[in-house]
Amino acid sequence: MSTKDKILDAAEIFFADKGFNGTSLREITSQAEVNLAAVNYHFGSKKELIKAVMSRYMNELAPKLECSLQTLCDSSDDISLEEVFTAFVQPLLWLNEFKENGTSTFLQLLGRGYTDSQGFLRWFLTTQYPNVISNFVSAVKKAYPELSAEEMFWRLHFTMGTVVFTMSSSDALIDIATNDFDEKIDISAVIQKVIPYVSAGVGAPVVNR
Amino acid sequence: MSTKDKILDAAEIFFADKGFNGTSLREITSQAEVNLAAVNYHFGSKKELIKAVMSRYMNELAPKLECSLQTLCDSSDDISLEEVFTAFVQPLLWLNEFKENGTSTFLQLLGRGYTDSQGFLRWFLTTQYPNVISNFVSAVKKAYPELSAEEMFWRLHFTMGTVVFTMSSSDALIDIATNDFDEKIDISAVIQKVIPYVSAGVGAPVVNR
DNA sequence: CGTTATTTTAAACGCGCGTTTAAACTGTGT
DNA sequence: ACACAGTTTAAACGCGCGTTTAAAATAACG
Repeated sequence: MSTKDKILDAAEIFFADKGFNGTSLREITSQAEVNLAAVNYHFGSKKELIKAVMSRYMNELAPKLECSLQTLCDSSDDISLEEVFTAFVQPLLWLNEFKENGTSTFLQLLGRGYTDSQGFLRWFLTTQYPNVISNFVSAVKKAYPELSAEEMFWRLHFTMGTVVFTMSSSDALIDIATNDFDEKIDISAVIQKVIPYVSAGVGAPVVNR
Repeated sequence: MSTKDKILDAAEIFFADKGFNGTSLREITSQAEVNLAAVNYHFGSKKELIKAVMSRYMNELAPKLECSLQTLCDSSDDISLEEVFTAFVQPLLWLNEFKENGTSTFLQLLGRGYTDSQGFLRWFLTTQYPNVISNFVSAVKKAYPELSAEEMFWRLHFTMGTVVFTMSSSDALIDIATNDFDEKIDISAVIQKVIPYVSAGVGAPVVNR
């Protein structure tokens, strides 16, 4: 396995667990059993390493996600919000085939990226993968046409918050839930639980003002 | 104004804006125009300063919040989830009387505390202010008795995520929204927008499994 | 006033960080 | 065997961090 891949594999674990700012290159390189300077040799800087970690997942996910949303939009003239959010499930769970614990790791990374480092990841996603976002907005618009652009903006951010926050601490939450309620919970179960929540949230009646 | 208060006032602004880890004591003390060593003299450590900043708000908020939820629970046998979440509005907005931009600052601090520093704030809130949480859970249970304890656990965490994530980046979001849609948006307007969302989310029908 | 106690101050400490350097090592083609 | 590009290595650099120190300034009080 190449040094580059060893670094990426070690980095994503630490980044997901402790955030980008909270992880040092020394932690990463000693876990990966490579020299400290290898990061700057192969990636140029820590910031570029972060981008590379995110890109590896996004390049897997983005086409599948675009396709899934597109297929849903083309399938019928009458789609529900539940269907829109359910369209995320299969592409996300496929990340578990791509890498062990891929789904959970990616969602945690997403959460870290949004709260660490002053919204740099928001820029990264919107500029590097705009099709995912536009396909998603189209699907929501088709499922709930009465929603104004402004309400849509806010509710999608609320949804982002729900998902990203939940996932960035999903390990801790799953621990608590598994102890307190004797039901087997994994990342897939959490996704199944969050879909009715965000569907109802986005689909909430528009208030008169 | 005492040195302690000058430090607290400067610290909360930076903490809310850039997170706890992202703010240095040198930034705080030079903004507050006090000596660097004053933080450790008056508070003991940076961690204790963080607690002091949070406590100043929580000590204002907690009794009002408990009272508001209690009053709602006692008012009727049939309360709605919208009413439960609306019970937060007045106490939260009162923080604007307590300090300029108090509401916004506090909610951003809450968001920072949940994502920075490995859930230390979760411990802080649950151990220092347990009554707020238990009153809230009681109110939700009364408004939606069919919700199992486990679903309640998850949906309350989803709600926490929605609120905390939104608020921790509310300044940026309000900027975007104000530019893109010509409607006057402030923290109070964001709170009004989030209530239907979280009410519908928590109130989503329970799925059979 | 004089003597404590409290607060403020400038300077330094030790540490871990991301990054850079230059030498050593590795493999490949001729 | 040689030269050379690519890679790995140990060591160091400069910086900013939270914290500590000890002296100076200020306040409190009999």
